[in-house]
Amino acid sequence: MGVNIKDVAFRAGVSPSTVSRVIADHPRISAETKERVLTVMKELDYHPNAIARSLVKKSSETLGILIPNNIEEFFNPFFPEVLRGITQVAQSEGYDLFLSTSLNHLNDRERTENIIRSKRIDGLIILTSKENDPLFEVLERLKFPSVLIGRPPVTVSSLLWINNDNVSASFEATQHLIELGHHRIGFIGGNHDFIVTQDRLKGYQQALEAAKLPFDPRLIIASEFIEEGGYTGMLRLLALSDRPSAIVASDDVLAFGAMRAAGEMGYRIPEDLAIIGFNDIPLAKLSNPPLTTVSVNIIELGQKAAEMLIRQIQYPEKLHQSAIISHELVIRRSCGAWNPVFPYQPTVRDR
Amino acid sequence: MGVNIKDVAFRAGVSPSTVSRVIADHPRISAETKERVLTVMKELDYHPNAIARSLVKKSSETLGILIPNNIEEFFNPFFPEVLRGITQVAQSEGYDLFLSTSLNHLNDRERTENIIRSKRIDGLIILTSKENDPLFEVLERLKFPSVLIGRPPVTVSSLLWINNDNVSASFEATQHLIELGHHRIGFIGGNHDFIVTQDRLKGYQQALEAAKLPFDPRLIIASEFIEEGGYTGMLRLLALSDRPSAIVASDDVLAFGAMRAAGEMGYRIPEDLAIIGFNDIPLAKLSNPPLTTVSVNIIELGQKAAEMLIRQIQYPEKLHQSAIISHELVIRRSCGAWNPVFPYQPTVRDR
DNA sequence: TTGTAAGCGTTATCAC
DNA sequence: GTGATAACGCTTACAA
Repeated sequence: MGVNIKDVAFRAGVSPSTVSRVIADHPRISAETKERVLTVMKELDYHPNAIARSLVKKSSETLGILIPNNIEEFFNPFFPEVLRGITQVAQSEGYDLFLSTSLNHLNDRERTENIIRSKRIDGLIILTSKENDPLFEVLERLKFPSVLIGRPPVTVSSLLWINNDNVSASFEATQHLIELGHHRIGFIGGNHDFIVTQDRLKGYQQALEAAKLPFDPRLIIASEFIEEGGYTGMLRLLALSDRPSAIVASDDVLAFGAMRAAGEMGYRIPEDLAIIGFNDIPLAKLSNPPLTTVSVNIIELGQKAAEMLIRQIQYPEKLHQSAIISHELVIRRSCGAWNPVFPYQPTVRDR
Repeated sequence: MGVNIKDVAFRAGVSPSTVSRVIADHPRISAETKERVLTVMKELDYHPNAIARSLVKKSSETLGILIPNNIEEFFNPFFPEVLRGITQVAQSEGYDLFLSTSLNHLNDRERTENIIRSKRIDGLIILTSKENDPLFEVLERLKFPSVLIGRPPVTVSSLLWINNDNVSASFEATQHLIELGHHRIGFIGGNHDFIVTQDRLKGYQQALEAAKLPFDPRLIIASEFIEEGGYTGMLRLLALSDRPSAIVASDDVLAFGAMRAAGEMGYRIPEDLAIIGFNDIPLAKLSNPPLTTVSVNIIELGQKAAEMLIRQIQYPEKLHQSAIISHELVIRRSCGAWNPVFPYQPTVRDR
């Protein structure tokens, strides 16, 4: 146990630097020494200490992900999917992943600063974008390689991001409902601090405007990004004397909550109530009825984020481009637009 | 940028050791020096270098998870759920998570040895148990803190594990189908190298025996642990001249594949074909029809694994107990036992 | 092509 | 209580 580079060097009759060079596959090293050192490494069952290496190289070949303090937020099915995309790229590019879960006694700003300065990671992927998040100040100040999944607040300029065009996406979703004949449409969104909520609400409003439909603030619900939030939000909307006939939910999980509430209150979907979601998580196609939703291509979001981060780590001096991932309306059954002869031509028709 | 412990020491007019003691909250340190050092740390915006600390302390407060080489295996919904349990406990106990994805050019044995010897993690959680997996030899030899989720092969004695009683679980699942009147029951399992497949197959066989039903090897399908495997497996079973009337699928994802195949071939579930799954992933309650399955309490599995691992890291000399997590039959609609007056009394009745 | 030696940023041991 | 000093295991000038 605990065989180190010196042991190998000694046994092979060379210096530690030579062993180091063999490990690094240094070009100027004689074939025979290389051979000999490799043999000894096998013999002694030597494995390099990555920590020691990181200390001197100041890099760890590891991408960091900050698990939000509110941990359940991380288990919206959106995140496992993003993680999947990140993992695929990380694996193929030779990077490991570090999930920072500890330090949860600190706030997000401090946690970010800590994880960055701890030197355990070479870059950071930020999973959510909140208005006035002090975390952005840290990232801009430290100039640490990072990619935000989502849109940064307008005050933040220098941060690389990968996002969807959520305003358009929500515009299209709302328009879909309008074209199906709805003119009283509710909006169930996450916390308004989330940029994604703001953008999707904006698209909703723009679609109403474009159709010259009135905007009624009583139809707007801001809840938490969990199924329960969609549930109670839906209850409130159904309790209105003039209830909406259709719902834009800014997240599939909220949509499921809304569907559950509607079901329990005796409404049929889509006959009595149309519901459209966002993200197209794997569950969406399997729910009953299958959920019409806007796919944001989650896995691609994760893949691209990892790619951009790795490029940034490898070529820090280059100018890197933020990017928009496309979205598509996925028409299933929860809005009643599944009639094959229905005139509206969906982007994607599924199941 | 890059302020280190020496900078702090200098500015505070003390030695690096003193600063180190302040960081470690060492008892024998005067209140005033402590105060002064803390102030300077804030002033200089000092954050400790975790890598350097790990190097000397030989520990990293990090739990490792080896992402399987076959990465899609990791995205069976079982794993995100396990990860969720692990994350919860890791967070509350102050451990971070390291997902080893790189090194995928190596085999699992080498990857395991590498990650352990790299010193980046204090303990390892193994997500799957395969017969004759050379990984176990490594773990036993290195005596590295680790917990296996699943049952180790009988040849492996010294490894801590957390598991379900899969034989009983499968016995009960099969028995449920038998009690519903089925006597020709197919089994769609994962690769037979997986211990979990072996155990669940065994429970299935025992239930047939107990009911004096014949065992027909043509009714046994071994596929990959992916939806597609369940799909093709089901097609093969349906093509039999004497097709089964019910299916035990050793994984919910396989069950979904089977359901899809059955649906496409024109069979109704549960009227024409009963299907029972395993794990109770979140999707199971939402499928159409909702899937009857055996809950293995995935999150608890992950939580307990993390707890056991952390205990083992903290008290390596103690004797640690492996454990069994309970399971429950969750009766939904895919087996036709949803009639409230049906005599069979399910463990859990859901939706 | 190989070796020597300094240093990465900490903590631990042992003085005082 | 506090400070030197020596590790920890590796990489990398610089020398040879």
